[in-house]
Amino acid sequence: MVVHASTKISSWAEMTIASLHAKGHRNSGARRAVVELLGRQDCCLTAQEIFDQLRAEGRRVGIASVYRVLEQLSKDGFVQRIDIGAGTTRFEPIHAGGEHHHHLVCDDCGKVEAFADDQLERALHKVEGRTGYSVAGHDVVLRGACRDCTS
Amino acid sequence: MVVHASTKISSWAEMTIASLHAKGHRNSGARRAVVELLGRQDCCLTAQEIFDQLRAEGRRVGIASVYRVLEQLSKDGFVQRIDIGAGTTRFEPIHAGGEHHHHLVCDDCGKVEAFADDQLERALHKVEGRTGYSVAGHDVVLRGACRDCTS
DNA sequence: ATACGTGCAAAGTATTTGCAAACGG
DNA sequence: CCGTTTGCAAATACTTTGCACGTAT
Repeated sequence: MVVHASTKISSWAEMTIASLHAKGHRNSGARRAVVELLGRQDCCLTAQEIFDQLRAEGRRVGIASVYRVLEQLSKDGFVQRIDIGAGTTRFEPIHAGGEHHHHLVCDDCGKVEAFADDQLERALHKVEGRTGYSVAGHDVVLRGACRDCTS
Repeated sequence: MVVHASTKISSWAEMTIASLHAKGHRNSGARRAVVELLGRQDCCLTAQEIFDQLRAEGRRVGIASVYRVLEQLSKDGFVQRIDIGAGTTRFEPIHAGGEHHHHLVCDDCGKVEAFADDQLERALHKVEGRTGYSVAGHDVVLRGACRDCTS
C-alpha cells in the first residue's frame, strides 16, 4: 500500500536539473541542493524540514531560497504542493512515470503516509471528465487515526 | 453536478444551535451570527469572508471570535475545514443527511465549486477499509481551469 | 451573581519580498 | 562582465492568545 521510491529517485533529480538548465536556468547552489534533497525523499516534506535538513548537512541556505525554489519547481510541474491541513504546505517530487499517490494523515500524531489505488484513480478520472473544467490535477487526503494511535 | 442546498440550510443552523445549547453552550452573539451565516451558504467560506460579511451586515464581531467559533464547530463535527491550498483554510457546514461533496478549484481565477459523485465515494470507501487506519473523513480537490478561464 | 463569550490588541507562525552581494555562464 | 540567484532582514498574511468587559442564564 505504501509507495516506495527507489531507482527513480536519483533520476528525478537529474531530470529536473537538466530540464531547468534547458529552460535557461542556472545550475548552482540552493536550487541544486533542494532538488537533490527532494529526490532522496519517499514522501512529502515541509519547507522548514527541507531548510533544516540542508542546514544539518552544512549547506548555508536561506529559507527564502527554499521557498523560491519550491515555488518555481511547483509552477514548472516538477513538484506537487500538498495541503494536509495543518497550516503548512508540503512538497514532493512528481515522478514522470505517472506513478502517483495520495496521502493518509493521522489526526492524532500527525504522521503522513502515502497510498496508491488504481480504482480510485479511475473514479477520479471519470469525474474529472464530467466537470466542465480542464482538470490539471487532483489531491486526495484521508484523515483518521493510524494503527498506533487507534488504541 | 453542482450541489445546491435549499431547505436543509436553515435547519442546519437551527440544529447546530440547538445541539450546542444542549451541550451547555450559550446562545448569543458571535456564535449565533456565524452559524446563521454559514447556514445560508452553498459552499465553503474563509474566516475572513465570514468576518467581512458579518461586518457588512452591521454586526460588530471580532475576527478572533469567528476563528474561535469555527474551531469549536469544527471540533464538534458541525463544520468541515477545507484546504484548497491557497494558504487560507475554508469552512463549510456538514449536513446531517450524509450528503457530501468535494471541491473543484480554478487555478486561474480562484473560483471554488462543489461537486458530488457516488462512484468516487464508493472508491474512497473501499480504499479507506484497506489502509489500516481508522479513517474519519476524506477530502478531494480537483484543480484546473474553469470554463471561463480555459480560453 | 457568575461563568461563559466576546472584542480588541498583541503575539505567533508560515510565507513572501526588497535588496545588495555572490556567482555561473 | 551581466543577469540570475542567493542570504538576510523586513514585511505580509493568516491564525491564536491574553485580558478586561459584556451578557445570557
